[in-house]
Amino acid sequence: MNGLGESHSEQAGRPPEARAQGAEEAEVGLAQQAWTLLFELLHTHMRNFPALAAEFDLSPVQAHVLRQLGEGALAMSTLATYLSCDASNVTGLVDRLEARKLVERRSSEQDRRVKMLVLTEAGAELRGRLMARMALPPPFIASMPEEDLLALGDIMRRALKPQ
Amino acid sequence: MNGLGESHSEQAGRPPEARAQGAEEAEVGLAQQAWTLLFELLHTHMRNFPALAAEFDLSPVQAHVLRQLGEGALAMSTLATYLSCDASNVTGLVDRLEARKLVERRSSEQDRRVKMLVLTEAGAELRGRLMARMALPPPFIASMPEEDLLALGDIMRRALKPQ
DNA sequence: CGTCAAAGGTTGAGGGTGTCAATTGTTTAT
DNA sequence: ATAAACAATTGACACCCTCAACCTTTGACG
Repeated sequence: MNGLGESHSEQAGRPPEARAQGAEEAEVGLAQQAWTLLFELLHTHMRNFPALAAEFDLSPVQAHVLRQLGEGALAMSTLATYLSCDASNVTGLVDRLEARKLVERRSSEQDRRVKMLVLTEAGAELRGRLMARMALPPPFIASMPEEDLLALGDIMRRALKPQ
Repeated sequence: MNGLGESHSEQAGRPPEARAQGAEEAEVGLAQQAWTLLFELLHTHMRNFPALAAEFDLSPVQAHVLRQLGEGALAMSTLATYLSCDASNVTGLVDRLEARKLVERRSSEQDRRVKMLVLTEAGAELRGRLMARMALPPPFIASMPEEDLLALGDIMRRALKPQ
């Protein structure tokens, strides 16, 4: 349907594990294959993230910000790092969220340069609903057989552990 | 590290498959767990897609457009559907790509309302390099053991097949 | 055949997202 | 005490995105 995932998955199928000596090269192929498939699915799904955010009258980025503002307060520069964007961008972002009373700036005691971000009552409540909504698995996950779900969960946990 | 994935994976671990009668409810839990982990990893990785696109002097969306313009020509409205955005947005998008001689509008013979998009020589060349770059698996994939890669590939292929 | 609704694409207004360069205020090192 | 580094902001500029309005072409129907 798109060009890359198709041709690869059709033509290559799965490299025969018969020749086990070239483990290095085979691994690269496997990784690329798995990654291309994952990427495909991911991009397909991420396409409706804006719509999901819109359910809460949020832009995608605003949803992302609320997501990061989990527990404690966060410095604006820290948020910029998390979003991997310029600090000047965060200013406007927070301006709009603060205008909607979802977030508060409060100056830090220790360092009067930094401003800490905290969720308001309304912000925390909205974040709760947002997170619950995001946790709803999309169809391609929801319709997986149980064993695949278990395997997928295990693999992902392993991938998260070291890094 | 983020709030959701952590608490769930730590506290719940994995629901015991001992009580097998409540298969419905258990499945929901598993799906949500796997999805949350996947979502975590995904969003973490997608964060540097803009940087990847920038390696080719493209915005993220422009990269996405080039990606869709794989083989044949595409009507603008079709592209809008693929991008799940408004048609008027595509106009500007294509304007900028056309200004850079990566894409051409050409009126359809059958229906003079529609304009078909085709890659120029330069556009196809750039797309080739872009696709190759995108296929490079990120660290969290590249460092997976072979068996996980195989399992992941199989699961993803199954997930893509029906839908 | 003439009319009219529907579809493809464009335009203009308006707002969010993002970068860079320059500025202000604060901290830290020398 | 002075200079360098840092946090946040501002202004200029470009891109992404939606909506409503518009124009042209098409296809259907009386």
